[in-house]
Amino acid sequence: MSIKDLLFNHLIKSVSISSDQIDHMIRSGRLKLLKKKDCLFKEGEVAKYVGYITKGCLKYYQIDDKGEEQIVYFAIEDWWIGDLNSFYSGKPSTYYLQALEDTELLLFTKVEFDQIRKDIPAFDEFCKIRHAKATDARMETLISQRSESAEERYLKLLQKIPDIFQRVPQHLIATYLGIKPPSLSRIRKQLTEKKK
Amino acid sequence: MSIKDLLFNHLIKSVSISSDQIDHMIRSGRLKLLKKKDCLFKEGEVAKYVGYITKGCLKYYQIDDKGEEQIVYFAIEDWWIGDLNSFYSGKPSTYYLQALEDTELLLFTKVEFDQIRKDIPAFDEFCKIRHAKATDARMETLISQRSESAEERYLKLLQKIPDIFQRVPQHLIATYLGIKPPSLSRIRKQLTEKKK
DNA sequence: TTCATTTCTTAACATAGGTTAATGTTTTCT
DNA sequence: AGAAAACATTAACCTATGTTAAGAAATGAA
Repeated sequence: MSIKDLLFNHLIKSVSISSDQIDHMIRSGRLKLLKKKDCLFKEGEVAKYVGYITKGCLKYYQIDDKGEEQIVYFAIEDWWIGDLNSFYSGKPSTYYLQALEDTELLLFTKVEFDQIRKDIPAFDEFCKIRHAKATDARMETLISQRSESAEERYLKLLQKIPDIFQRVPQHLIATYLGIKPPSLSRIRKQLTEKKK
Repeated sequence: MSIKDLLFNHLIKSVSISSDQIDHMIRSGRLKLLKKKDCLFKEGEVAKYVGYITKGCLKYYQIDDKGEEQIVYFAIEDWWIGDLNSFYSGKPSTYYLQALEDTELLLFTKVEFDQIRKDIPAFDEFCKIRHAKATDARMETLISQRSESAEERYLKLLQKIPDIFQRVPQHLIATYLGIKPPSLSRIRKQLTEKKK
């Protein structure tokens, strides 16, 4: 599927938007290829771009006070990514956004992005809804972390991104689930034993 | 301090805004008093308003799959509150927003709020930054929940809202910290023993 | 194809926090 | 003021997950 079709199908799910407007968006931004392990931005850098993933997979993470990697989410094709806090405030990010596969992004600067939001009211509406949903997604993850067992969280992730285990090493999945690799191994073992 | 001064001081921290513009905002919305235990909205209702707290304290929470109350945050005077997801999408909220004290709010409907954002570009900018910060705050809470002990999270809360223990029953603070009341009691006991 | 690196599994042991239930304390309501 | 309700503490025991370290398997680079 072309980038245009991908983006059109993505936006039309939530708002009314025309083919011409999609063209305008794509012309306003630029495509960028990230090699596996490349970062779009790192801690200490300003996140100058927001992006729409057309292909690939990334992790959004932070190094916590104890020096441990904390993965907030994995993002795959057809997701938006960026550090909006850094993007809008111009302050350095405290996060890393790193490709886990070769990845293709459609990127926008703040000037470009604000202009598109001004030019296309439906897209401005889309952004408001999307930001609200992003906040909600973080709250759901928080509540899941608090109230569900690691096994429940593991099964939920498998439902949400079934091919994640083919795309991401298991110790990163453990990090995302908020557990250590030996615990994830143990859980997987228990689950295969249950099946029998 | 008057509501106008409170709101002005609040906004001027992040953006350039005039006294007249604050007047315009206050005229566009309305004040509402919530009695202790009243809800601004409940699960299943559309969150028709966003609000700025001029006085009081609320909890933003959800009932999880196990029937347990999950408090995402406490909000006090000089905070903004609402379920932006429900507010912008018009879908029912899955959250409750309940007053823990008699509380005074400055409320705006979506029509009013969008109009203010259109009329006052600086306020539109403020909202973008604030939404990004809200998402960041949820991520911080998530990472704290994953990587810090209950004792560390307890001490952090005390730093952030020192008078929270005078305002909110302890079992709600336990809920917010993601632990059970007996665990919070144990932690407090250990801390007083350490001090000696 | 082989060596080096990264990743995964396993096991034994440690521990933070959960559970339950009893008791004590404070707040609220009439 | 007194009764009822809500809240807080404590103790004994339980369990999920962490920790560490070793070895096995997979991957990738030369």
